[in-house]
Amino acid sequence: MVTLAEVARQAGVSPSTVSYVLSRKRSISDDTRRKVEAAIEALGYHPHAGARALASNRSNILALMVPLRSDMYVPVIMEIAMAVTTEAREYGQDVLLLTKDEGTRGVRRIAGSGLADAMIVMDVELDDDRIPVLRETDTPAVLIGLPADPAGLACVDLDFEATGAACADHLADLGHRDVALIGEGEGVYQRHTGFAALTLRGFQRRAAERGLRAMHRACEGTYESTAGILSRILEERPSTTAFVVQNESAIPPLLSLLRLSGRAVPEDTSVVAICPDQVALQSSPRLTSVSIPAEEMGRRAVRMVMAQLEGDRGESVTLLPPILTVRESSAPPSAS
Amino acid sequence: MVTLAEVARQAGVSPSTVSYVLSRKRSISDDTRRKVEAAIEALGYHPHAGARALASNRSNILALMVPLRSDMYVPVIMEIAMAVTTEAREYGQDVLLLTKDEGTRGVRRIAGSGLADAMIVMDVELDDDRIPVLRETDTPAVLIGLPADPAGLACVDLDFEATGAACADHLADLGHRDVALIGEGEGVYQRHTGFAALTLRGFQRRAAERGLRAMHRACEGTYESTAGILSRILEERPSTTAFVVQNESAIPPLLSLLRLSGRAVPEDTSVVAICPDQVALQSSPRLTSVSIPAEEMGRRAVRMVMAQLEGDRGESVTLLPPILTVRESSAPPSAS
DNA sequence: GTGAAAGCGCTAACAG
DNA sequence: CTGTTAGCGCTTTCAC
Repeated sequence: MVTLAEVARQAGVSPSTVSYVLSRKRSISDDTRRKVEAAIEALGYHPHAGARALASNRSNILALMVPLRSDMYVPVIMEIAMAVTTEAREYGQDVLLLTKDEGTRGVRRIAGSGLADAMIVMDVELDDDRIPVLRETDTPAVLIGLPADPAGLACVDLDFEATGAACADHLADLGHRDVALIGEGEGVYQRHTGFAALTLRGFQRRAAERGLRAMHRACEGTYESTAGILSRILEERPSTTAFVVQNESAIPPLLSLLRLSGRAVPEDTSVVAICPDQVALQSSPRLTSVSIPAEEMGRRAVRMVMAQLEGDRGESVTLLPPILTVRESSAPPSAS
Repeated sequence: MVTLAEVARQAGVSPSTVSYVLSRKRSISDDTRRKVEAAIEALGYHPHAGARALASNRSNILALMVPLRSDMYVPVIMEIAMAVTTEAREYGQDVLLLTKDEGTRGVRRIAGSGLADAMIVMDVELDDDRIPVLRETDTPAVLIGLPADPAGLACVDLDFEATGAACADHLADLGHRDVALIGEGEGVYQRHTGFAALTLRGFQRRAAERGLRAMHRACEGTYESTAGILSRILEERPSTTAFVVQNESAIPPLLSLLRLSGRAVPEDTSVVAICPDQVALQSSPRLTSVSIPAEEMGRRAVRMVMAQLEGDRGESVTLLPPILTVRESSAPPSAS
């Protein structure tokens, strides 16, 4: 372990000087700066994280709490986590991975130990028990997701209500009259995760406003459940000409089933997905979709949390506007 | 911030006593232990991570280096990461998330700063440039994956060569004669990631030994590429009656295409996948598969790294034996 | 523009 | 079984 003191000796300056060239908190002559930097380079010096945390009361670590096993689509979680990690490095911060199952104890542990300077919390439930703990703590925090009562907290999320509405609008614009939303699994609605319910509400309201007849069915995403739901929908309302899919796992089965039943997409049936762009682009045909801005949410969360570390009050709700991209899976309903 | 000193005062004992009840490094009378624990509880004390790291030279953090964007299947990466995190907590360790793109600089930074006690490295390439750095460092490390030269390092991985062989065996046992391996994308083979090449080798050798005619095609996993590869295989060798799929993304398209072309699985065509159990179980029909033991690898990696922190030499290669589970997608070839 | 020195909160000898 | 105390390596006044 090479220490700051050794660097100082090697450079022929005092320890505090070395500290200051590192922190840029006071001006240093070009000459000494160079000497110090040379010494750092030569010795391969890296400041001891613990010592720094102790003296400065800043760990330069952000805690990220992710779902251990959730109904959320795994690639989205991963993309958010990677975006958070990448963006955090831009601020010189590292990321500590916590699992949601540590729950409030995890939050208390982090806040109490100074292990992290701030927290980013994913997979937020409407009435999440971590929220009160976060509120009473003075550790800056940002939620990715929207709880029932966001008062006193900072949140980022896709505007799912607007997302549902955008899907209804697009299909109404194309001239569809009977549409169906294939949603997330039952569990997602029951666990009171906000996004699924919000999407549904936005979809139904806008559908009503636009004079569409809208159905909704929860879907677990397996081949079997998708098949069952599809056939039930088509039985109950054979005039259905368009589907909105929210559960990413249901996309491959749905496309496969439509093909099998001889319904061409988009000629006979339109499909609009709510999914990451990558999924929409990998499917065949490429899907018209509202993209889940996973990377954007991750980056924003970091920026928001860093702003709080700079003194920002940290009470804000950022809802990212949905972006619907028209691709090959949606078209006007066939004249038949 | 409540400190150990405050706890000591509240409990009417000396700071070191508090420290020792926490570390259990010397025996404490039941009476004092109770008083201390009560004080800790009452004050909501959590040891300061930085201070502890500085004084003990142990951060209680494990660094986990994950691929930022890889050709690896995302859910597998995620499952490993979650298993590592969960198992680490069993040892009182937290997990720091690093991205592979930090490369050797990342490794040096962590080793030099004492931020983590040890490293777990994923997405290892055959000739990974992080390996020499890991070797010269005295930071314990475990690779998840198998490099060309594992000398002096600890590694865990699925035994992919045996995996390829197991697939060939299963199909040979069923009586198939013409089989094809639908592999990973070109990039995976070119980046010199070991697992794809090993699987192929194991498959080809065993196929030859068992008198099978084996084909192999790389596959990007999109619907189009899968369609192209499938039709080329069936054109070049129409007698092909079984497929082994290594690229998880190719599974849904493959099943969909087989259905479309009227080939029933498993009556006309057998499919064996190399994928997490969950994927095999979600497909229809449920797939005969060799499971990717993501959780097992993550847990093992943690145990191995912890053993090194206890003094283990840390030179070992653990190859987990493949487990092939027969489900509904494989059967003897039709008599035709 | 630079140095000296006092902690930050904890661990681990050493002493009893 | 318990207490005293000297650091761990860094940041940050205070002083020049």
